[in-house]
This record gives sequence, C-alpha cells and structure tokens, in this order.
Amino acid sequence: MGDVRWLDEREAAAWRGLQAMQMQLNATLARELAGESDLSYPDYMVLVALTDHPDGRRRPFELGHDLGWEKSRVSHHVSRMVSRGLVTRDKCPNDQRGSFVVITDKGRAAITAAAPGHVASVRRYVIDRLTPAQLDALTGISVAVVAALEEAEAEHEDRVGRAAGARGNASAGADPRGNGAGPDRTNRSER
Amino acid sequence: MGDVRWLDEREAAAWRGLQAMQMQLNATLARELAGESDLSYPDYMVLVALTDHPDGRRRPFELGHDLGWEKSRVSHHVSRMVSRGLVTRDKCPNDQRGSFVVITDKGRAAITAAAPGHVASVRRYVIDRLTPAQLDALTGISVAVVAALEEAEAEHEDRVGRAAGARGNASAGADPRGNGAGPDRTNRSER
DNA sequence: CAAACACAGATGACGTATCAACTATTTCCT
DNA sequence: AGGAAATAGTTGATACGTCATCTGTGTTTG
Repeated sequence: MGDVRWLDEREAAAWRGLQAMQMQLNATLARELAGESDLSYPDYMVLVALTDHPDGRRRPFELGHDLGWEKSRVSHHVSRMVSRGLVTRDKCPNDQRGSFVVITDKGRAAITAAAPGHVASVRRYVIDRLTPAQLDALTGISVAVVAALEEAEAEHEDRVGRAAGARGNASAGADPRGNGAGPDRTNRSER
Repeated sequence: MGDVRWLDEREAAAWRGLQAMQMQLNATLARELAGESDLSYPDYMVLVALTDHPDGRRRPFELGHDLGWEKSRVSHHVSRMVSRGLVTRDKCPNDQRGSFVVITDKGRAAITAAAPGHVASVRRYVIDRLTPAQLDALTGISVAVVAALEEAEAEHEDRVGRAAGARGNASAGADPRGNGAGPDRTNRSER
C-alpha cells in the first residue's frame, strides 16, 4: 500500500493549468473589481445573492447556502458590510433565533455600478477567450469535479456527520433551488 | 457605451461551473491536507518549490516567481514557517540585500509525509474523474485564460508600470524556467 | 411535559492575503 | 565617480476565512 500514483505529463499539465488559472484569475478579477468599485469580491457575491430576490432580504443561513459559505463566514462578512452601510440586519418575526440581511440603497447602487465592469472582466479573461466547445467542456469538467466533491462529502456525512455532535454546515447538500444556478449578476439585468 | 453584454445560458453555465469548482475544490484540498499533515496548502506549495531544487534553497524573490506570489506574501509566509521550524533564513553572500529560504529536515519530513495524500486527493477529485479528452480540454482552457491575463498584465505595464514609481511585483513576466512547469509535487518522486 | 437534541447565529482566536510604506543594497547612466 | 532608479526584502494595517465555542431558540421524543 505504499506506492503512489504520481501524475503523468498529461495529467500534470492539466493540474498545473487549473491551478495557475484559478490563482491568477481570482487575483485579477478581485483587483479589477476593487479598483473600479469599492466592493470586494465577497461583497459583490453577497449583494448579488441579495438582489437575486425581489425584496433584497435573505436569512443568513440561506445566504450561506446560496454562496457555499459556512455560517461563520457569512456572519463575519455581513458584519463588515453592515459597518460600511451596504446591508443591514433585521429581526425575523417567525423565528426568534434568526435575522434577515437586507440590502440598502447604497448597496444597490454599488452593485448596479459594479456589475457591468465585472461582467466585462469575466468576458475579457474567460468567456470571450474560449470557443463554444471549450465553454461546454468547461461546464462538463466542473460538473464532474463538483460531483466528486459532493459524493465525498456525502460519504463523510454518513461515516461521521450524523453521529455525535451536530456540525452545522452549509454547502454540502443539494441545491435548494431547482437548478444549480448560483448567484452571479453576469446574466441578468439588475432588478 | 451604456449597454452590457450579459452572459447567455451556455456562458453562464460555464462560468458558474468554474466558480463552483474552484471554491469547493480549494476548500476540500486545503481541508484534507490540513487534516492529514500539519501543513496548510500554502506551506505545501512553498515546500514543494524548495524541494524542486536539489539544495532546498531558494531566494525569496525566486519563490515568489515560482509560486506567483507577491514579495510581501512570501515574506510573511516564510516568517510563519520559520517560526514553526519548517524552513530557515540564510544570509546571501553575493547580494547583501538578499537572503535564502532553506528547507529544514522537519520541512522535508513534512512534505514527504504529506505528498502522497495530496496527490491522492487531486486524483480523487479531479484527475481520475476526467477523461483524457477532458484533461486536454482543461489544459487548453487554462492556457487560453492565462494568456489573456498575461496580455492584460503586459498592457498594463506598458501604460502605467514602467513610468513612475517602481512597483516591485512577481507573477507578471514570463516563466524564468524553460517550460511553464510550476512546482507541484504531484508528478515526481521526492528528491 | 421535560430532557435531549438540532438549528440559527455571533464571537474570539488565529492563519492567510493584499496594500502601502519603508530600509538597505545594487545597478545604471552619464 | 556619483546621483537616480531599480531591486530585495521587511513591516504594519486591514480584510478575509476557518475553527472551536457559546448563546439562545425551536423541535423531538420518551
């Protein structure tokens, strides 16, 4: 059981490429967004998730679900955004434990101003650089990898999760909405 | 100049997929690595970059170059690793400004222990889930996107960079080594 | 119904990443 | 030679992410 299957050249090229693409792409998108808009990338994601719903209100756990963030990340980030006036927290009438995160006018203005530039960046560095065949290939690859990750997560739940000690998590289970469409503000006009 | 080209369904599917894959994959790989090895993902990358060279010594700026990190990130991270005994800093005889980052025995032991598990994770979630055609497609996609990012970076240098104020950076220019092979410790046995 | 449990969320500690200075050398250029 | 500029690296401030822990509230179930 000691020997390892290292990657061959073809495999290594793909893996290196994915890593390089990820790191550089994220860095560039974040930098451009910040440069043009006073919003960080996480800010942007939260605001998009909020504006994906007509009332601009969302429970924190729903937000975590939408974004694949764990609850503590949501809480910390929302706090930072509250302090900058992009969102507020509201009481939840039904559930005394809960709250709502609500987008403010300032938040709406910020996302409306930032979205076009962000979509342009995504096009410039990714979408417009790929052929339709490559776009579809990318979708297929993502689906395969995400499926692998979710299978593993499910196994892990079976072995450990539902036994002792509740482990409040998000991001694991199936998408609560019908399709797998995450928030993005890249394919809809703003509300 | 006011209207925005939002993403159509095919484009949005690819973009959403890429985002989901990136976030979940990184989180899972980092978590598994940390769980099995006392190394964070950045630690792992630094140690691989060091062991990619026979003497296990590397100038910080070279490290930044290898990894696509900016100098301050290298400096901060190396400091943390020094404090945990994974690497040390050495004086550089040629250049009085410079130094060397040197892997310690403890660092070597850690990377040797961690590498097989990490490669297994990469196989489990990515490589073994994709067909050879998908691997090649992924490589092609990465190359296209990275090329776009580097073109933009080059333009930016032209417009702003080489004018006023030195902006010491890494990650921009061409790969200093012959091929584009970044460090990885996924396709070589350890030294 | 009460004890056990699950859930929503906040918080503190810590590691990580970026930016903007800042110091100390080297290199370049005339 | 000598000053300007580029380079190597550090540092401090701040934002971001995760983990473990804690509180309070709902939900189950004996």
